[in-house]
Amino acid sequence: MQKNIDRSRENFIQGISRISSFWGFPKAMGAIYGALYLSPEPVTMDELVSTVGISKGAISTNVKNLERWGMIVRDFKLGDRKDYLRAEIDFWKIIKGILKEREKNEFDLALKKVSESIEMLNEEECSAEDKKLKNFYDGRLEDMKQFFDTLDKMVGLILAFDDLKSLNLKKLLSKRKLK
Amino acid sequence: MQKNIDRSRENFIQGISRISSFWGFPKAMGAIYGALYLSPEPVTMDELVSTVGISKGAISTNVKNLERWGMIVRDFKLGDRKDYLRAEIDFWKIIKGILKEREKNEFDLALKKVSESIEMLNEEECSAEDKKLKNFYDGRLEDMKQFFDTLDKMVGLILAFDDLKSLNLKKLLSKRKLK
DNA sequence: TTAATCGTTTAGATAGATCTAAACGTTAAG
DNA sequence: CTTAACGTTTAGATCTATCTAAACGATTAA
Repeated sequence: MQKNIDRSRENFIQGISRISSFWGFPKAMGAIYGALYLSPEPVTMDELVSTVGISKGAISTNVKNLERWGMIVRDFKLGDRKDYLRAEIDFWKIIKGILKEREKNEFDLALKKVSESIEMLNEEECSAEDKKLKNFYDGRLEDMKQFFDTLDKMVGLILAFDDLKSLNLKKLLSKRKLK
Repeated sequence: MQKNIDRSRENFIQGISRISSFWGFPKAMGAIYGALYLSPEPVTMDELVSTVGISKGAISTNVKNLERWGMIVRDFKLGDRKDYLRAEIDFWKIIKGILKEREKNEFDLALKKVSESIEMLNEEECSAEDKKLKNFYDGRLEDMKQFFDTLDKMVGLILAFDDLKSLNLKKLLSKRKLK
């Protein structure tokens, strides 16, 4: 019969897999992170193959991606060709990294695309009949541009903190009343 | 030759489609929202078929989902069986709705899953040799639980604002220095 | 040199999500 | 009652992401 400690572990890994899938990542990616998160010692890829139950190739790919998101770290040992993997356990640090690399780029790109559309709109004179529509487009596009711009600034501001934990909204907001 | 106003429109819709895809939604969903966002008048589904270039069935499905996310609104007219669609243009409102329905549920679920794992861990006595590992699991699981808990509170706090625009982080933070 | 052990890459298989086309149920008009 | 105009649902096609299995290159050991 299975031990509680193992059931607990599997339940946890299943949960992480679900979250991973929800956020648009492969389930296996979550499972790998979960397995590493509950390992007292660094883990090799071959161990993950048997633990997580997917092929070596898939492990390799997912590990590489997890590394890119700053969710795991790869350690090396001299005279040992194995890679030793361990989970990054500072979640705020992970969020920060993701905001910086993944979302930030997308925000920038979105912002750029809208700005670009605005420019296109103004490149050339248009007929009188289009004037009204053009103004409408212009208003909506500017609205969205401003939204992305604000979002961008917010992210930038959040990133300015060395430690996200210090961004304690609750404490912050209890002190002031905003209109 | 194509007018600038149309090129601008297409460029914009393409951009929104990209964002949509990036966040794990269908491209078509973004395209539909983009088309509605740049329409001065409410739009019918049949119009979307020709504008966006996908089948009526796909329009129907995507429109329903957009509606669920609070990104578009469906209007009805008496004595007219057509549905009139328009974009929700208050982005903060949209974010709030998504946080409330989609993410909130996921956070709760994640939190619950971790708590559940912790309970499992403590259900029964374990052998002395497992004691150390159990304590390790317990520590990590509690860490994660606390993280989700904080996240949950943050979301709750954000939702407490009637208008997200009033949550002006920049202004807020400039007034105080946090340790 | 040969064999074994790594992580990575790739070709093809598989699965899941999304699309199309068509059938459907409903409502209003003729 | 019949027909037309809607939005919705569904069966099957298609497309994309991910997986497996196998080949690969590199490194160490024998």
